[in-house]
Amino acid sequence: MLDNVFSKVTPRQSVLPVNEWVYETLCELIFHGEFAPGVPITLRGIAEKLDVSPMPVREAATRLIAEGAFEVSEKRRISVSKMTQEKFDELLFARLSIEPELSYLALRYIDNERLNLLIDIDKKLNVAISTGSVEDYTKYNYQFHFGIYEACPSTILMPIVKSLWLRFSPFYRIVAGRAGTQTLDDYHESAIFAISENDPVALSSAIRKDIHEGMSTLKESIEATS
Amino acid sequence: MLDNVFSKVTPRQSVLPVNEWVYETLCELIFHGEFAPGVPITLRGIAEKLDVSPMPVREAATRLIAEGAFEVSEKRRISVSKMTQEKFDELLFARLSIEPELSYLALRYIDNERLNLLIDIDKKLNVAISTGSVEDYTKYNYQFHFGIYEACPSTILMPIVKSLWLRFSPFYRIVAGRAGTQTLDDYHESAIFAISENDPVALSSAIRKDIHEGMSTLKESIEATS
DNA sequence: TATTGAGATCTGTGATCACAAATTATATAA
DNA sequence: TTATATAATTTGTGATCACAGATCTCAATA
Repeated sequence: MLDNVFSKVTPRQSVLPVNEWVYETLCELIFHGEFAPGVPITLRGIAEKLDVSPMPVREAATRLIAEGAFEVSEKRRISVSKMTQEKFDELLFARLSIEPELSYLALRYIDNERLNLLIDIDKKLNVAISTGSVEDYTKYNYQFHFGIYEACPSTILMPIVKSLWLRFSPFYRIVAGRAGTQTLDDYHESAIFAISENDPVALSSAIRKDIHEGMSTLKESIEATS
Repeated sequence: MLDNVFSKVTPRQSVLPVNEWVYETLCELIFHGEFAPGVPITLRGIAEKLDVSPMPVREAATRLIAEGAFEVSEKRRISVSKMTQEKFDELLFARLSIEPELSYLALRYIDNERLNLLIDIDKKLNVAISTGSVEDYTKYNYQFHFGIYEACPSTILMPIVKSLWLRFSPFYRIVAGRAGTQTLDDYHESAIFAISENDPVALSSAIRKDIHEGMSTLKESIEATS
């Protein structure tokens, strides 16, 4: 974990409970691959970095463990979950089972404003790929997918999908550090076109292909990290 | 919540952390429908009933909230999650997406010992249905399904399925209290036959039909409870 | 009887302390 | 230098206290 990782966290809104803010902050750090899988994390360490007491960190960590983002070793050490081939296959299956359907359900809630937002995000994403910025790539790829999903008022599928993303996102950094961002390709334009055409079948198909594409990039580099 | 609910909890194994024991105990109580959805639960109340300090109850509750079994109202009151039509549809979709596949994957790990165990559970289940025991029905129905699933060494799909069951199980009691257990039918015999024939496609098909059957029984009674 | 409002109580959240187990650091011996 | 034993520190877990906001109680009022 880099020392300056915590310098860019967004300040806490006073209306938000501390544990909630810690949770969301840790989620962002995980999504951006700031924690190396398997490297121990300490409650007091996080608390000190975020300038809060250990208590809300404990609650946030308990949540993240329940969601599979963190794992606890046999000696009670906490870390971002490592990846295995078996986990990867299950993640891919779960993503393919849920996310295309979720995008299908979400389409009718996507208005023009959101469509333009997605177009804007995709532009930034392409810039990130061409400039080789892994950090921006993971950020905007997340924003693109969840920009679609979150349009749907889902209370079951959305949290599940988020928990899936929490588990594989840390590995984009590792993969990109090895292969760069040049190999990253996506079906976002197909998705955007499907949305503009109001075609839910085409949208879910684009999402399905995008998942296949993105995960196959990850798949090749799993063995080395586990 | 009945006062004597906590009288039948299994004593804590000294090797198990307290919070873990509390979590598992609460899971069992939820699965058996001992908590009425929407009725407030208090951390100190649970702690007192289980004769532990509030701290491990807090951690267990945090986990259950993360898994969707508990929900927190806008006034910060904790209760077993209520059901809505939207949630039900998402649950059904998620179950159909994952459980048949999980049973498919599990089949190759099911040996004769486990098969006999499943046969034994199904017998008890049929007794429970004919005698009208909702408590035994929910218990053995859970044991049957997870007796299959848990054979598969899954670390992603299994926790997801468990979280799905935590959300709809509380409603079996309500439904059965209205319609009795006589209307409950299942495809467990088909599943058992498929296992004995080592036919994964037939097994996943039986599980799929069983989910449809069980959930359609629940579906009719959702509106009244939300 | 019905309504109101002030006081008491209860609730989740956060802070802090205690403790055993694990880890790390340090010193001693070969 | 290397290996080993021991002391110091750090870790997650659990207990306890503090506190603000929500909830409840119940007498006073109309």
